[in-house]
Amino acid sequence: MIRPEEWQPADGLKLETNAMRAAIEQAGCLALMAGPGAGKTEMLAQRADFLLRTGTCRYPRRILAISFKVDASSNLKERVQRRCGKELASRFDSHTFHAFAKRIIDRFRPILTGTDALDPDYTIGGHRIDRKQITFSDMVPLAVQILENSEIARNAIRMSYTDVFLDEFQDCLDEQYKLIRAAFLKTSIRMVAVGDTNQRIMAWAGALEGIFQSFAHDFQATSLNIYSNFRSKPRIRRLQNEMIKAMDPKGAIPEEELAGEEGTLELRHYPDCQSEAEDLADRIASFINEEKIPPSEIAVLMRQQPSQFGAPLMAALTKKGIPYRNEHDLQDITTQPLTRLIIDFLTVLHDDHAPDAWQRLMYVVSEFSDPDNPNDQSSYWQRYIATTSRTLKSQDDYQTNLENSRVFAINFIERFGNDRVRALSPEYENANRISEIWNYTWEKLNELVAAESSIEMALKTFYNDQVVRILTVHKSKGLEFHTVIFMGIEEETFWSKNESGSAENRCTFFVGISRAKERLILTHADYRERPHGVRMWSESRNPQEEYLGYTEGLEG
DNA sequence: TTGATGAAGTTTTTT
DNA sequence: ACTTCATCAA
Repeated sequence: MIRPEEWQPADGLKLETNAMRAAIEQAGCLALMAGPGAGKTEMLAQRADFLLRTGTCRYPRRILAISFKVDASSNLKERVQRRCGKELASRFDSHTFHAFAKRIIDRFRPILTGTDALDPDYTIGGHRIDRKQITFSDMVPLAVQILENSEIARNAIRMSYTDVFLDEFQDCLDEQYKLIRAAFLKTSIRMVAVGDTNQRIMAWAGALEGIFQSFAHDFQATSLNIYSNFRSKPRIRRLQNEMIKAMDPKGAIPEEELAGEEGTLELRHYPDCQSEAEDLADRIASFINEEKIPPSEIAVLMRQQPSQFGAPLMAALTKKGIPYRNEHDLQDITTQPLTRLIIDFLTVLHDDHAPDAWQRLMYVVSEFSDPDNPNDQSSYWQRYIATTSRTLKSQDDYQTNLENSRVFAINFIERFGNDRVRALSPEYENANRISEIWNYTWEKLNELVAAESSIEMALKTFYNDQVVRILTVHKSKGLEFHTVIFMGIEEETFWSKNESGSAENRCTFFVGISRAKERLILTHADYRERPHGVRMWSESRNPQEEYLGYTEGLEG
């Protein structure tokens, strides 16, 4: 334990003045505005280190961090563990809004009465069933209701935490803010909200306007700004800065601070989407093969519908054998413990040299093994796998016919036992969820087997993230890449119905261009294929002229 | 059957 | 801005 005055940022990192100030604030609430690449996650991790290491968050009380997405929430948890170690980080709870709401519902469920009453084994599904099932959109309002009606519930939450972190706060929805208020308003809990109003791209889904001002008012928070950007090279930053001038003039940075010729910025114009696709595929191939950029550091962004707007590019990439992933096709089950168990089991059956899969599999199998049961020791499981593998390989079509493997996987899971499957994750209390994940896993395997030459190859690519990522701008929020190709920036793809829609479009464009670290390529085409044939789009309209007009060094 | 007209959707996360 | 779907009139 050290005194607050003695604290220095963990791992020898330096924080700029306002980030440092935010990290060591002990008195009140903060609203921290920080642009792209300012190191918001790092600041929060350092603050967690400060609070825990100095005892400002006094044992046994904890820190709560609330994010929107699972991966954002686990990234933050991971970063905190890296900065202050697992021991202290065990008092850092990182949840999504939904996970936080579900914990409140599960803990104080009896408080819900009348039409909202729920059975203990309630499930979450596509529609509401009285007492039995709620939907995702019911979760936050039900938690709000519990907190508003029960002092016991409110106090239990408030006693647990000294500090609360709110990430990507500019996209906080109405209901979510109600939950924050119901839980923490008029308490001594220190709240820190972090975000960037220039990246507010969820207003159409109900993200509140002026949320930072409301927060600053409701929680009497001090407002701070961070202006640095450690992500993008100067050429790309100058484009971002030009947009900031239009969106929020006070946030713009003097030009002399953005001098330098590092980074690449290109605007490319094509007659049609076919030549666009061919050229981009060529260039992506050369980034990967000649420049040795890892495929996962290259992203193709578009405003909407990657499976439609990205179709010609994906076809061209396939033709060149460049691995890619359309993030919109994918049900993300790769982190599911049940999925990992199945994939690891099949991997050791098909591949004799898969030490990682073998180790993970043995770990899971032995974790809850019964020491008194001779059929439940690692030696038993090793023999079982060896025998199963031999039997599988004695079948002629085992390399391509997934059905054989499926039969053995079912047998394995039966031996492994339902209880142990259920123990793999809290979600698996719900039997429907288990069969849902089981089905998704086989669906995805089937797809991969169809695309690859063998089951062994399909298993190898199951977790493969060494791929070019194709995604919407919305999905890219919070991510960064060496090379970003922002495809199809024609005015026609940035439709909007009203004035606030165009403001949000500007934010969407800003999020897109601020994902790039080293190279940003913007493309537009005169003709773009749509489902019902080729359509001509006006050549007279200049893409996003408003922002690009100034950029002298643009080619193409 | 065809064309004309108008409304709704497009961008997302979540145990 | 453009697609898709429903509805109605010819």
